[in-house]
Amino acid sequence: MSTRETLQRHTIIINRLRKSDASFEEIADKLELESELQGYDFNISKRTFQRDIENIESLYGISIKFNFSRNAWYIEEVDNTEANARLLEAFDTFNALKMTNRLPQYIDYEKRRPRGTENMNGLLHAIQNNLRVSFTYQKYWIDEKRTRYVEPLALKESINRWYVITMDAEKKEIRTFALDRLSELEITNEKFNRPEDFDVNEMFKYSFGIISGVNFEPEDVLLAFRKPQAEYIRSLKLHHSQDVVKETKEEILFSMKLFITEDFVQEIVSQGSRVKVLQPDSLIHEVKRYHQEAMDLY
DNA sequence: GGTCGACCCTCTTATTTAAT
DNA sequence: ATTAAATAAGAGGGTCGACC
Repeated sequence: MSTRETLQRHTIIINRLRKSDASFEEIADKLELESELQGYDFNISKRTFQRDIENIESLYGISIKFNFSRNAWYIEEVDNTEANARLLEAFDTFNALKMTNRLPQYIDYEKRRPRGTENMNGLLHAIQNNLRVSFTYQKYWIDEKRTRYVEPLALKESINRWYVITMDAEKKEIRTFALDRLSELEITNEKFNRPEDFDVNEMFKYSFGIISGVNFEPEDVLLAFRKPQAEYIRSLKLHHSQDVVKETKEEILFSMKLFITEDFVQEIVSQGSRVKVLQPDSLIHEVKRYHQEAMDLY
């Protein structure tokens, strides 16, 4: 039994249970069906299934439980589902690629810049064990490399980029670094004390992107999106505080509370005429200024 | 050396049966 | 009719041998 088969089996089981609760029989049926479809043998015994459940729990952090009254297995919901979804997504992609590597000419990969994810393992290890790290960092607007010596606290993803949130050992300030501009990562043996009040979710609660607003106050924003773009925004939220206030035939009114940072303004501007800012005035002026400057070019 | 299935016993929960 | 006990069904989990 190859690792690949096992991993794929895990995904099949998880996806099956994502769809609906199922008894062991039903899961076995699904695995049999997938075996035929994919040309592998996913059929397993009850004992192996149990071991799979344990493995899925430890690998993905998804706990699968059994409900006696309904005679069904189900996924127990946990709060940090984003992380799990991401992991599963990664495994899905991985599996999809594995499946199709016999016919690569049918897939046109997006040429992506390296995302610096190769440093993730090391950083995660350092974060978990409170170990100081050093690395060289390339600022992207100037051609300058500097060696940084910091205490890593958390990883954060924002708009397809990964960042590490750190505490500057000397200045005692929070600093964020993009993983794709970070190299020569070294993990030291020096332990540091993790600030007890640090909570990455709390820190970025009102942030649009990676800029955490230590010097800002969050503002209530009201946006009117035209349909059909509004539907897109509804399904792919701009910010997690986003709520639908009102919906009409032509548009949807969204409210959200966040720091109005440059990247957020840029996002609104890039939506062009599909969105109208209703609140606050500062954002309205800012967006108007951008569009006016663009108009002045012609 | 790790994975899987067979076997076996225990544990949990639901349902049925018996006793009050 | 209510409660307690027996039974059934299926998970939980340890061990061992077969197989890569």
